[in-house]
Amino acid sequence: MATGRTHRPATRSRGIPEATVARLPLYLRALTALSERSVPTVSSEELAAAAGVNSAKLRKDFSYLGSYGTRGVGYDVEYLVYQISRELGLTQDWPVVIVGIGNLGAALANYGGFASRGFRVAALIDADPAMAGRQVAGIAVQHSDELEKIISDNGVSIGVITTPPGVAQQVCDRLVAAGVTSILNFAPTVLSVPDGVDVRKVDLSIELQILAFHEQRKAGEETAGEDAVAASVPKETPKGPDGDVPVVMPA
Amino acid sequence: MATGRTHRPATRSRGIPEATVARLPLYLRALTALSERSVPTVSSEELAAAAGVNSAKLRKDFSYLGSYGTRGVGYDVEYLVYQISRELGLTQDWPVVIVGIGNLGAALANYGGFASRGFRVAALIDADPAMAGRQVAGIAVQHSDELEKIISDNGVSIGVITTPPGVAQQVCDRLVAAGVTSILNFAPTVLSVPDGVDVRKVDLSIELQILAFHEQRKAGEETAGEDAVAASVPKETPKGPDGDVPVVMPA
DNA sequence: CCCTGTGAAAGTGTTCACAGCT
DNA sequence: AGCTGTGAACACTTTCACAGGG
Repeated sequence: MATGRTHRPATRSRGIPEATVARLPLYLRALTALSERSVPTVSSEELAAAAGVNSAKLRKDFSYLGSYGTRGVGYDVEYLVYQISRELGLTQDWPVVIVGIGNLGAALANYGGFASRGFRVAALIDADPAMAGRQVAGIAVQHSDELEKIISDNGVSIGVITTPPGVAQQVCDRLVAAGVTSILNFAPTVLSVPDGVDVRKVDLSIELQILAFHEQRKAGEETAGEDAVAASVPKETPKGPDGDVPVVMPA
Repeated sequence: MATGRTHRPATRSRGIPEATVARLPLYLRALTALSERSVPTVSSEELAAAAGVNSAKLRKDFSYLGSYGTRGVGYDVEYLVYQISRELGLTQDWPVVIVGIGNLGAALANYGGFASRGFRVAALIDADPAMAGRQVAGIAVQHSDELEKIISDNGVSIGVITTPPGVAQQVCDRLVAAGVTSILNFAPTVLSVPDGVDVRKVDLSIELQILAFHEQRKAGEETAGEDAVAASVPKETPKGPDGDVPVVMPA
């Protein structure tokens, strides 16, 4: 996804669509809640509602995993929890390192849904010597000099980057060189990685900007006129850096 | 998106595709960096590389906004920054409230990319009376009793939820009732909202689970055998809650 | 009769490749 | 000659609607 040319002849596998993979954790969460309430079976309709999707999509998604339901009845909750967990690779536990123990790194270290569900915070790493030794979420922060050793000693293959953007790429390079092949990046930077390494990005300000876009549309539709000022900006006659194009965005 | 029936006859507007909207902030960030380095123009190829997409996609995206480039030359950086900012609604500033000032809420309050780019943290709100009055990121935390008043006094239309999952829905309901129409939800819960309210979700554990899925695939391909145990689990002969289906996921 | 599983249709998004402007 | 803007082809995703097992 991130960088990759397709490489292997279609990545083998029963090819579960990416969109489906992205929803499996959602189903798993809903199923886990049902399981805790000792609900034995659930219909596609009910489960879909709990997961916030529609039932046709859910059934299609499950059809990629196999035929795990019973017609006329629904799905066995425990069995489905197991199947999805296995499909997602959560039957094994994944040691994870978090690099950059600022506010956000600390928040993640403390995040409960992290420690459960197959993930274990193997180490917290920070470049600030003053942080080293401090306890965060019951784990001692280690200095980044130790990064390579920590990765290989613990067999870590997943890294989380919560550093300032300026150092994210170099942290990423070190993680990858040490053997990490999956990265969750919270720094607002485009990371470049070699083939075979997956990067997922979480970007707070991008999410807000997308909301702002839709918010603006709503406002424009109601008043339907205020917006017209912007809309009537000459679409042709572009260019004009020689003058007064108002540049927004101070910093 | 979240709940919505389509409502208005195709949402009017020049209908910029959702996928394009999601990339505009990426382009904007890359362009802002170029602008800071006083680069006057940029080609689709260069900008695409900086934003981590391919150039055909970028050109297609920009074509939905209008014809802002010059053939044979490229795009004027300042002009494009302005056009994208306007399109995203960032030429106005958006007051935002953050509800739930734990680790994550504090991280967001301190997040720089938040305060710039048109967003202003209008208030931090927490249900814990002990938090009220404390300063976080230079802003005094207010008690949630004040929520409705804060929303209406500041004309807030965007809310960020960083509460524990158990209270997320009720916080959401109060935000919506008070006039918020866009919500960024960090709590691992499916929020239900009335039509016309947008919800975007950021879920840390889901991202990790998606990474684990791909990570598992990589491991399976290399060893190509270990994985076969799982793969040979009888696809037919499902069901069997009467016995030994190993249930993963302790709590 | 109920609810799953799935082909087929419809809708979105991405990539190609080149016409057309500067 | 170079680079944008865009139709047309392709790929992926969602939705529909119903066949078919329990």
